[in-house]
Amino acid sequence: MAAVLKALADPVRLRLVSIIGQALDGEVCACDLPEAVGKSQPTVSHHLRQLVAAGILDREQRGKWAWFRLRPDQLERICSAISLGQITPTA
Amino acid sequence: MAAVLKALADPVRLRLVSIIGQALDGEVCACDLPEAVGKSQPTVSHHLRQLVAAGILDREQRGKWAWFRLRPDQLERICSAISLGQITPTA
DNA sequence: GCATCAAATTGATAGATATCAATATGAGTA
DNA sequence: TACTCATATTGATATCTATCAATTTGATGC
Repeated sequence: MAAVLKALADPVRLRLVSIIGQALDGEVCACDLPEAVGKSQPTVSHHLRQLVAAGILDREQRGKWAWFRLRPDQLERICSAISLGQITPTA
Repeated sequence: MAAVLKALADPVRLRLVSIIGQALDGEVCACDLPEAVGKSQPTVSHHLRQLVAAGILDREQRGKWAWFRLRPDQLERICSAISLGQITPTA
């Protein structure tokens, strides 16, 4: 639980999640993200990796490009854990 | 928003929030917390300070003791920001 | 004022992390 | 195979943070 929150608790990663979550078709190509957040390509790759590892994003390779989309179930898990007071650091 | 999440995104602070949230009368004396989380008094004080600064806890001095309670409105703010996709790093 | 106890602050240190330049990987294409 | 381009990884560095020992602050009671 702390690990998932930690993945969200970064300004750049929040922007990435926000951008991907607001995309019209629900997914965004990695190629657009460095410019969108004003960070270098390795830095963005690093953050995307963490979001995927935390289960917040799904990654799909299509041709040369990598596409990312939200996993709403994971966001809901966070939300319900917080709102129900079920915050358990061991989970 | 990132700052509030960051305050939550630590195992010790999650335990503190959990312990305080589950207290029968909704509040806990700081004096009980170092033993409860297995950390030194300065370390716990450091974490409590961050949680108060983030608006997640309220602190009340009563005599020699400091009592802490949750601020559910702040937790709800986090939850709704996540679930509504209103994650905005500038907020 | 003085002693006592709870909590906060300071100082120091070890470990984590965000960042970018440089390089490697891997998929498409000719 | 060789070339190109998108993405990932490596390496290095600077900043941040969690932690505790030592000290200070602050409130209570004598």
